[in-house]
Amino acid sequence: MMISTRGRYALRVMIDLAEHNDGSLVAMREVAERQNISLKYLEKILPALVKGNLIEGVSGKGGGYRLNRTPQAYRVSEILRLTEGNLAPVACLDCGAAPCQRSAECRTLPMWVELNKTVNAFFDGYTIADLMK
Amino acid sequence: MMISTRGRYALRVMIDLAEHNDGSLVAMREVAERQNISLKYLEKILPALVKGNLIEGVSGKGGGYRLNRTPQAYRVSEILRLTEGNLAPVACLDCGAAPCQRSAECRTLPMWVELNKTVNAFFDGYTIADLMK
DNA sequence: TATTTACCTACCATGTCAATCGGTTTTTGA
DNA sequence: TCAAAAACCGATTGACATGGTAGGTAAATA
Repeated sequence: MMISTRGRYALRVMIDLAEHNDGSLVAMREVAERQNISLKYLEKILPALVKGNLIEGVSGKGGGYRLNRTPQAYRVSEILRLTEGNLAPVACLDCGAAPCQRSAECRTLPMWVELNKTVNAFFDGYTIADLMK
Repeated sequence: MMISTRGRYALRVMIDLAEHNDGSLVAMREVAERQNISLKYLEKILPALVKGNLIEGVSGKGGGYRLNRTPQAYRVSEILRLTEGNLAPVACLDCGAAPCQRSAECRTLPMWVELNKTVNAFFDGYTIADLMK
């Protein structure tokens, strides 16, 4: 599996926030209920989005979350990269991991590189606005 | 990660067999040494390729493996599907798994379907012959 | 008949995923 | 001012996949 629930849930939260994007704050409890996702699990996913400056989180009574940009300004690729950590289809391309010894003579590496480009381009082509009804 | 070592090793074995494809049988011990892969681990991967009629396995002294077709006639997609089981990028598309309740109203499903098509088309476009030097 | 090879089954160690539990801090509004 | 609501934080857990090892059996040939 390529995309885990972390990334998929993050996308659904962003879409939900976009569909209730009237400037007010949206409590995560509401989103969790609407999307039928455990609130506690969502709380583990959201900090990545706040840290990445995608959304703003306001603590305290009456608080909640709010988009920082218009829905058109969020690329799916950015959201997935923040929450999934890495979209590389094979370990060979995972920056940070030990580079493969055989890379120089590897017959398949060029194909993986090409696939990586294809997938990233694919997700670059979608914005949150595209995913809204 | 999308493609595990199972699929990547299977591809490397197929390429190795193609590069030593003179009609004779190739012992898996040789391939394991050349590719620097544990023989025992390879033995776990190969039955799927035999069962899928991609290669022929001959037991006994002097035995080994041999391609059933020309390298041009093997699509990468076929090899990966046999060894990885499923190339679906998200659980929602995994045939056999319980279908998602929200699929009718899901905002993201069309994107996953499109991605799945893109990836499959990508791997359809490569053959073993393309990957040989 | 001994050797070589494919073939088969069980096991294990590690890591990730998905989720839960139990809290603490911040802020507001009653 | 104080209690409620919300974001924030960390430890733990069960299930599962991955990558690999170990120890065989069956078949075929030199």
